[in-house]
Amino acid sequence: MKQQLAELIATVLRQLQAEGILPTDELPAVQIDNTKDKAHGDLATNIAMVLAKKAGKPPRELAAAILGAMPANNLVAKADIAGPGFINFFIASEAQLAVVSQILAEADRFGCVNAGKGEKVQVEFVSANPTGPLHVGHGRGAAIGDCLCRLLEATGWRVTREFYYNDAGAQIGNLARSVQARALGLGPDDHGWPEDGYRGEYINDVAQSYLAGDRIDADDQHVVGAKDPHDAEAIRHFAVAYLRREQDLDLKAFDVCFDTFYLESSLYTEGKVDAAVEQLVANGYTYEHDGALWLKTTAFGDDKDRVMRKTEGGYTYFVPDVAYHLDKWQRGFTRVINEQGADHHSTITRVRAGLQALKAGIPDGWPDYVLHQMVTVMRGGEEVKISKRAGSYVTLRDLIEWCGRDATRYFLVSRAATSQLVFDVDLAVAKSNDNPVYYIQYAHARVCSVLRQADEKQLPWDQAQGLASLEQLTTTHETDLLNMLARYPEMVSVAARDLTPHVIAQYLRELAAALHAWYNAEQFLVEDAALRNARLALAVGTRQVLRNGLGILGVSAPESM
RNA sequence: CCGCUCGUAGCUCAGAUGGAUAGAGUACCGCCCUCCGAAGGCGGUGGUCGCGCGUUCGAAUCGCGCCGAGCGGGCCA
Repeated sequence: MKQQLAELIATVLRQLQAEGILPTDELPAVQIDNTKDKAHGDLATNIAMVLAKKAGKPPRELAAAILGAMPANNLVAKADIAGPGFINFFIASEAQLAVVSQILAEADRFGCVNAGKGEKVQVEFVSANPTGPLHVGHGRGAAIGDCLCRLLEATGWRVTREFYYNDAGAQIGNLARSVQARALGLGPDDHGWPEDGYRGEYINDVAQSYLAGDRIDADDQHVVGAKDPHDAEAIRHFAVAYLRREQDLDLKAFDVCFDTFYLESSLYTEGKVDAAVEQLVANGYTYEHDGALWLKTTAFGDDKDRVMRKTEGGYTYFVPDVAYHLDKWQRGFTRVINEQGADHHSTITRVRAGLQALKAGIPDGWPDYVLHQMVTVMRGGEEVKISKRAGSYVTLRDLIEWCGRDATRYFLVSRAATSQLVFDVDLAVAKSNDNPVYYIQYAHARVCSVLRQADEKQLPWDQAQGLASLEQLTTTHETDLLNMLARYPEMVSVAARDLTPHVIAQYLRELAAALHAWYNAEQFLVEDAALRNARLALAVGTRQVLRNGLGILGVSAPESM
């Protein structure tokens, strides 16, 4: 609707140019806003104020000229000039009502667009090291990353979900030593416990499983415990597989699936790290200093150069990252989005610098990043501390068990990623009106319930009659709801473009509120069949949009609760 | 010391491209079920948008400078 109106106005502006009322410079894009105050109509534009200076006319005079040149159309019922020069449009009710039949016709596809044109995009998220269960921070990454994928899919992209895990670094050695110590009967405070070892009780679970000779089937690997507490290599393999399986179970409980699990170790075994390093050396962006090999990241905006190969010979962590991202590029992903915790933001400059130094034709600024800030968990009015090393921390699975998958997903995705998040367990657990998840789901269930009642009361729901009688929808609650429904496609497009899934969560809360308010004000199941079916058409359309939006969030839309 | 993110109602947070009287939830105080699910609705109290300067018709939004918080800045990841 906005777009149609913007095009209409653009046509008028071109006509005014032809008439010499406007200069023939390039015209700015016509901005159409939703109004906050109903007295200002449904939509408004500031175009007269924007162009006033160029036209050499007062904004209100220019606005009058624009309105005077508006051709007849079936979109706008009335237009006013207001305030300093806004043009306020009152949308014709036929145009407003049309959204209902559009929703019912498009159903699950309502809100989808083809902005991505079927192009490939890879989203990498979670990417937790296999050294422990997923914690709340990973959960936020999982919720945001998965919703980004769903948004991109809804807007015409072909999405690949990828999980990268570090199975080759120092942390894995630490994990293996910790499990071995447990297998040898040591505790975290005993003599001989590895320095900085993982102290969590789950380490003991891994050790006991290893000693019992359990078979582990993880997403991408299968290992049997060798039982020998002195075989460090066997323990390492077993521990990685065990914790990978734990993470698989966490993700499954969260309803997050990946297309690819990418092992850091494969970058080494396939020579991709060495190849990347050789290319960087050949391109002249490296130098030896103090026995280490350095990358001139300062050539690409970093504030200091970074060590690539340590004095003792191993690579620093960002080197395999660079090789990994080169591999992504070579797999044909011209668009890549990495969702990570903001505590890793310093790697962005290094990875991008390394990729530029490779001279592989990768555009500057590739790949994209979405960084989420920390999560604080509150329970019983107190902060639950998260400390992996100390062993006591809230896992994602704890949260899912406490609050349910739907509430956990909703809470973790409902705030802007750039904001720190306070996860209130008591609120998420509440099956009450305090809880926004239940509030939205209840709106959906309520419409389902009304339809069940319609059957029982022999007041049948007739879609064709409903769509033919939409002009019966005249109350302010109904026009509010119609306006909200018409905005949904724009919400999806904006959320996908800006990579901000929380926009959908906020929108759904408002949509649910509009439905509840209407429900309380009007009876749907009335004797008058035309009115009843018109209202049911709007209710069913609202249910569809609630369902579509919840689908973007990965939250279920129950028929009863 | 430097970089990134943030600072909006008592609390948790929205406010895309600068727009009209800054919003929602929660908390607190009142109302509304002989009626489709009260897991709901309606109304009220509550604000120097951290502070200052600037840009302009107009700034919570953009720029600069402070103040405060979180996270980074290591041959840790």
